[in-house]
Amino acid sequence: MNTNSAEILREKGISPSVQRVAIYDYLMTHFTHPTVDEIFKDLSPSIPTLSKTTIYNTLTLFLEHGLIDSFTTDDNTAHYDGNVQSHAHFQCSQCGEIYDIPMPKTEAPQLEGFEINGMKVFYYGICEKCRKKEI
Amino acid sequence: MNTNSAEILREKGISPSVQRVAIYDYLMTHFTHPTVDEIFKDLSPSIPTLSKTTIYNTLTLFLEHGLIDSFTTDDNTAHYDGNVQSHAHFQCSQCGEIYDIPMPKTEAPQLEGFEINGMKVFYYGICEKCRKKEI
DNA sequence: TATAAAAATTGTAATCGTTACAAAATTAAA
DNA sequence: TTTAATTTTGTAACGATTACAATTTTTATA
Repeated sequence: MNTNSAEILREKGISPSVQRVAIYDYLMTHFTHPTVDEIFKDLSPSIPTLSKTTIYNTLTLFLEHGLIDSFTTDDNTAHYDGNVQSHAHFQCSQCGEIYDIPMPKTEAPQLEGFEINGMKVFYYGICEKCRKKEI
Repeated sequence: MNTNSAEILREKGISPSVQRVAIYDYLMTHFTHPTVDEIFKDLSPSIPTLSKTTIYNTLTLFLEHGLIDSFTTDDNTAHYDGNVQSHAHFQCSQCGEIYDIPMPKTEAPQLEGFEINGMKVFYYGICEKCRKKEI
């Protein structure tokens, strides 16, 4: 458990409960774009009373404070990402794994009168592992 | 009803049933990124027996044949897009409306050993309409 | 420290989009 | 025309998420 996580939450005005710190810690050490289910499975052993509702509440709270990012894949599940630095994602169509990749440079879109606050870039294809299996 | 839609389906080896033609027609005349629910609501009056299962089946079939595209938004609903030309999307965080915008030019990502087959780009922000309301 | 108020967590039930599945209807083939 | 194959349909099941009220925990105040 990282003692620093509590401090970061406190700075954002979020009181650092055991659950919140655990979830924040988890996302700061598992850059695997976990789902709520995965977080629940991994944290349940150490916090037996943990409920999924708390995880949902907490993640929404973190999102509102910009502490984390999220995205939804085509199988209708939300994934959470402790890495809030600009980056893109690659999802393998075969194994489903999601990789972090550098955000490509793009010119700003010309949208007269629109205010742009964010951008999500997703690549699809076959990852190296799966391509090697194919041979 | 566009008589040409049936022909396009036939070319892809898809037998052009009333339902399929109607759904394909719908997507070729409504570039509003509709959900299954919206398609259902709009087509039900003219095809009273239409079921949502058929819409799901049909859209999956069209996707497999590359006739349409789809994407999932953060509210966990799939949107379908009859425009298969390369383009990006902008979603207004206020009203939720999804706009088509030109795909920005990007350099190909350097992913040694990966095969890239597609790319989805999503911008977020406030659309012109909503910005004018804010004043 | 005791007590009251506020905040956070929990479990259950409800919701919503989607999928599974088997029966019925339609279409194509023999 | 009869049979087989395809398509559609309705219902039920499923899985992720949200609503909500009851507990529990924390914080503030006396």
